[in-house]
Amino acid sequence: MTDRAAESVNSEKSEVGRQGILNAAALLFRQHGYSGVSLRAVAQGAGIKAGSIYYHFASKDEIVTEILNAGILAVHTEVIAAVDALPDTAPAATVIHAALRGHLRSLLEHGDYTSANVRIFGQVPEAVRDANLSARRSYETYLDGLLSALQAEGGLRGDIQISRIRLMLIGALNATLEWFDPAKGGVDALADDYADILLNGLLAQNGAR
Amino acid sequence: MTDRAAESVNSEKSEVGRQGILNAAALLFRQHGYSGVSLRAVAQGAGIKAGSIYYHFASKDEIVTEILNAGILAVHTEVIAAVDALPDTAPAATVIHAALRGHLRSLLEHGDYTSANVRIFGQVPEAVRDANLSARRSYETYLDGLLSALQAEGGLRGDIQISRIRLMLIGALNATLEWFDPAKGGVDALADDYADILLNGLLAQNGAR
DNA sequence: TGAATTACCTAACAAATGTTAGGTAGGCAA
DNA sequence: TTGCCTACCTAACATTTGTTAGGTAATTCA
Repeated sequence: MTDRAAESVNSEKSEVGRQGILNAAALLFRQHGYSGVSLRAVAQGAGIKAGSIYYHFASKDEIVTEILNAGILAVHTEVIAAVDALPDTAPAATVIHAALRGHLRSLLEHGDYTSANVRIFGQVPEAVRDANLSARRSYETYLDGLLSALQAEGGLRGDIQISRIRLMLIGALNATLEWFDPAKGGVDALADDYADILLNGLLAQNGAR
Repeated sequence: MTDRAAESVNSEKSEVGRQGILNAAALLFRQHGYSGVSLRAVAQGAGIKAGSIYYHFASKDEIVTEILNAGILAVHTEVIAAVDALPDTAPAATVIHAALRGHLRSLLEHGDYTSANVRIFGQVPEAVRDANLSARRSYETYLDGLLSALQAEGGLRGDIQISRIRLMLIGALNATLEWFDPAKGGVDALADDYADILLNGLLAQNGAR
């Protein structure tokens, strides 16, 4: 690594602290994966020395655990806010669209923590993964509730399992992380297309936008 | 690591060879990511000692490169076979369904190489990634050709970019790797659902299966 | 028979890893 | 002033990493 890309992130105050370490770590984890990031790299990114990390954290896994949980909490919160901003009378298509856009915004715009979660969850030691399961389940349960309410109202098809719809939805959204380039078109336009396809399908005979 | 899970994979012949190393490495990479797998672990998985790997390969990256290319080639080949087995008169929905099922089968059934590719492509050194780009582009070009032919026939909607459809499709399919459990329902049933949703959408007013 | 080749092994190397022990400068309270 | 606390630093540790050099047993070929 000719790592010129890891200068101090902190400048405002001379104090880096817990949050400075987490911010630097989240950015690096998202880029290089779990085993690909050393604590020395995290320290350099935060603007401190490696040993100093242990003043704030007991281990690398403690850092990762905190980042994973913050990542899920961030999407969950943003999606709830997006959905709650709608009137109760909003049709299924509108609700799905809003939720989906909230998820994508959290992932692709304000999202080192969320994107780090998506990227490294599968590579992390089992104990760390387990510590993230509760937050994940909470978000999944929320989405399932949303989807089944829409299904009960008659807005969504009833012939496909809710959990399968949710898995497909989250999977398709998270996968955008691998190729999305904010310079080549906005997140909201992406959300429009994804909602359109997922709601109306790809066949020509179904309604266009 | 209390690694009990890494016994010799080879039993037939007393020769491990290039292929034995690749097989063991693909399995491990898919499970633990790129930096998460040491050459000593690969060697143990293959049933040889670490130093012996260098008789067949010049570096870890050479192994990874070969696995990545084999992974793309495997899906590409399987999807082509699935589509070519259809009559020329097959409607768009049938073609998409077959391609999608082929991709999922390669990923979830015969697929240590393909799934290793999906899992570690984003974590690998840039030089290794570059060495895989040509194979990737070839598969992408094939899919784009397929989709635009269907669009030209009037089977698929024309108001959404082909590349966006392809990215969404591949993304949604590859994401199944993270949660799919072959013990809990077959790959083909999964393919049916995914094709159904992608073609007809989730809204109640669109046609059911 | 003997020479060469193949497919492995052993043992070591420098570098990088997570982690720990002990030190230090600055701020705050008494 | 003294003493404590906070937020860092330095220097080292044991282990693991990719990689290399040199050796060996079995097979193939002349």
